[in-house]
Amino acid sequence: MTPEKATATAPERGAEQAPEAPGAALPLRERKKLRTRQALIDTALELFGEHGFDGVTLDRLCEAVEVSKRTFFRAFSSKEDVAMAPTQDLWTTFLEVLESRPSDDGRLLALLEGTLTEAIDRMPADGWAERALASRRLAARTPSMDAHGLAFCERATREAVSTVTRRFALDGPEAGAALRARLATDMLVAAFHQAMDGWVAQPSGHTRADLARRLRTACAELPGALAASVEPRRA
Amino acid sequence: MTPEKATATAPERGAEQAPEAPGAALPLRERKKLRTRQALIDTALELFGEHGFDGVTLDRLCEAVEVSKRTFFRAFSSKEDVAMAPTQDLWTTFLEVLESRPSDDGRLLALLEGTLTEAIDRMPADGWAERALASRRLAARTPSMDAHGLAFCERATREAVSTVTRRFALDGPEAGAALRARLATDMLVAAFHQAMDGWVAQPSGHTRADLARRLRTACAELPGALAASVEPRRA
DNA sequence: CAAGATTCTGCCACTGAGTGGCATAAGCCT
DNA sequence: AGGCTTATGCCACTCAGTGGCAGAATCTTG
Repeated sequence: MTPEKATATAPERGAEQAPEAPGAALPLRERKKLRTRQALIDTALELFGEHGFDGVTLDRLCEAVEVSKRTFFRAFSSKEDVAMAPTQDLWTTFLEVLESRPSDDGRLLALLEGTLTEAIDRMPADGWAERALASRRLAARTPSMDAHGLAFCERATREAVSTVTRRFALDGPEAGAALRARLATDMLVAAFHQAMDGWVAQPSGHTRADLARRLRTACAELPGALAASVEPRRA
Repeated sequence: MTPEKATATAPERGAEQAPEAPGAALPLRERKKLRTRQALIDTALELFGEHGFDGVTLDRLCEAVEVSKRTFFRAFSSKEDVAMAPTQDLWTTFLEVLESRPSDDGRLLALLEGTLTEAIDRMPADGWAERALASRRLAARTPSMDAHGLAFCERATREAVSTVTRRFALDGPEAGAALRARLATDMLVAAFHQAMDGWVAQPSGHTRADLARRLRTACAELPGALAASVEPRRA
């Protein structure tokens, strides 16, 4: 029994789970675990936002949630981890969607962009955007959080490439196929980061739909970025 | 007096420094510092390679180099830092070259690729390739090192974009110019990572020229990656 | 070359992240 | 309801990283 993938234990109990309330029909134990997890995330983002990431010790956070430090580390792998949870959820969902997506033909980047758009759409409507915003704002001024986020992104990228090459065949010479798949995924990630940066910087209107719109814009700029020319600036 | 940029203190003493021996004519104090720094890097890569990153404590490393832990942290900002020094040197040089490069017209990505190629060429001929290889092999099996490397890359990317937009004007609509510059730089970084991965994986012949060649190959695949099409694989 | 001003180094004590072990309590399965 | 499984709390521990201070090494100036 692997308690890691909480959602993966649900299928056993038939099709009673509503799409809008994931984990509503889980065993009590799992629900409690998820509740503590969510409480840790919310409280962490609140405290970190107020006193800064380094200004809050784990002891203080655990005391606020009334949980032992040992329990914290069973839910999260590091202090950075809890603060990056919103982004991690997004990429995890991205991989799930990519795995179960109907097999279209077409441009790989369009496929990836569509997959990420749907993942954004699947994020919980209540509060994900706010949590993601708080998390990213915090990461912008906390190097270790930024590093942690990039590392997770990297792992997700690797898995995505693995899934793509397993499920799809790329056109062109077989030799560079894996290389192209990887580069294309990196392009999506780069576009997403740009979208996120702009989204975080805007003063208001932080909705998921708006983030998806920015992702489309950034992806549309990719060909222009590849071909862009420069000329010396006359100062 | 800022002792951070060791090479920046040299210009005061005229043009006596040979291009092949950087820092050969520095004050004794600086030379000693550089020697300790290099000893720490070499010993660290050796010990980490043998016992793994987590298998070597800083106390052990410092004992081996006969230096106090306090001194270690004056030379490096973290345990990961010392092991990622070769990559850091490369990106630092990349930024220097980018800053002082003659203002060509042409494609931005070609400019960036040329700049990175020259930075690779400027790496010390004695041992850089070996150190870089050891460092990357280590990073591949040490998540915290990987994260640290990515974070440094990210900072370098930001600085590169800043330099590019300051020194050059991009064609196309002004609105998305910064966006395109950033995306183009990210593409270079993605290509470089691919080049590095392939270079590290090859069984022998780890020369700087070979790395540069792989960078060219990866960059050449970028348009293909952008346009690549997929079709479902019939299993 | 000597003496004074700088700056680096080593030592010590300390905070805080992260881990392992074990007793206990809570949820789970007949 | 009673045994089984699994999460939790508590304790002690290791190790990365920091601040302070005394002393040594290097640089500078007369």
